[in-house]
Amino acid sequence: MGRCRGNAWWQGRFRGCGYRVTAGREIILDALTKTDKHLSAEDIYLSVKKACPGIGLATVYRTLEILVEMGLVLKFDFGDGRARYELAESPDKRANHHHHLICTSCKRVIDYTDFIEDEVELLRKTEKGLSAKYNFDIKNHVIQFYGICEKCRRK
Amino acid sequence: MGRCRGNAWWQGRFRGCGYRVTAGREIILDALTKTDKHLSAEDIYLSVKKACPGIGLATVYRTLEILVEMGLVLKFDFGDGRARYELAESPDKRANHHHHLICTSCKRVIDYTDFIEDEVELLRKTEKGLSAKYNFDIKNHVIQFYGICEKCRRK
DNA sequence: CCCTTATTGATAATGGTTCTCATTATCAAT
DNA sequence: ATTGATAATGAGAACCATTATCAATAAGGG
Repeated sequence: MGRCRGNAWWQGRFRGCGYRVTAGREIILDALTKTDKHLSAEDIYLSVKKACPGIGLATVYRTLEILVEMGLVLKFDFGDGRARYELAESPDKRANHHHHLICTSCKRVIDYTDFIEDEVELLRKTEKGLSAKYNFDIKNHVIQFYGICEKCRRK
Repeated sequence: MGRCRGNAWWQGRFRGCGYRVTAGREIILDALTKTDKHLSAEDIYLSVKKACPGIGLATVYRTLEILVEMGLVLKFDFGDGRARYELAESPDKRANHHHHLICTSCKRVIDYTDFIEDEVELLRKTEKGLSAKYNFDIKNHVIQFYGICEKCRRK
């Protein structure tokens, strides 16, 4: 995995948190970096298995847990019984801030970035107010709209 | 259950959707009406069992599924492995619109209503825009802030 | 190179949720 | 009030995403 120059920044963060840098962790983070889809743990497992056949599903779960805890990855629930993971914003990958539009009928998810500027502005204010009032250290937020998508509406 | 005069409105909605009104459904909706907590299916099961000992857990799940689908109840995931349910706004119970502040460490949830006016205003606009652009029929939304609560920070 | 210890893979266990099916209850039509 | 079609129920098994276990392995400081 010598080709991963751009990964130095998170390797430092890993070691800074007392975690070791392993091939499995590198390749899992790689898989998340190379997609804009909402992958489940199993999606990631299958994807990673191609380059690293020996990897186990438990390692994927364990790594994801760490990544979420470190704030590198966001974990979502779209209501289909399994968690989904997405790379959070990073030095490598900026301006990907978005929210989700979820069809409760077919579970399809649309990422939208429209109106994000206004939302972000309001959320910043809200976050600040809430942090102060409740003494909460806010790390991130989730906004999701639920409804019925175009296809499902036509039925 | 003759005392439940105020429930006439949802009984009509039930039948309008082709569902039958049963004692179990009444008492489950009752339990949700009488609390402002975030109950899990099992919480509701145990609570309802007191007044209706014969009720089964599966019935609770089935009823909740219907209530969520009808939009009477909202289903949340706070990251502790079980779904939580809350009565949505209703003719009986207005002005309870709120969002959640979730501690990722101890899973404590704080309801907040601060800044709700601004949020609601922005969301209304966003919702409108998204509906038009993606041809989505938006039913509701979720806003959640994740972070570390006061108690957990002190450790 | 060694030693401590975190990490791993395989697999069993867990636990929330859903499914199955025979029985019961609802309610529109009679 | 009675009936009949069928939706709803309770008990428990099944399902399946996620976690825990544990012996073997690998990371990385010394």
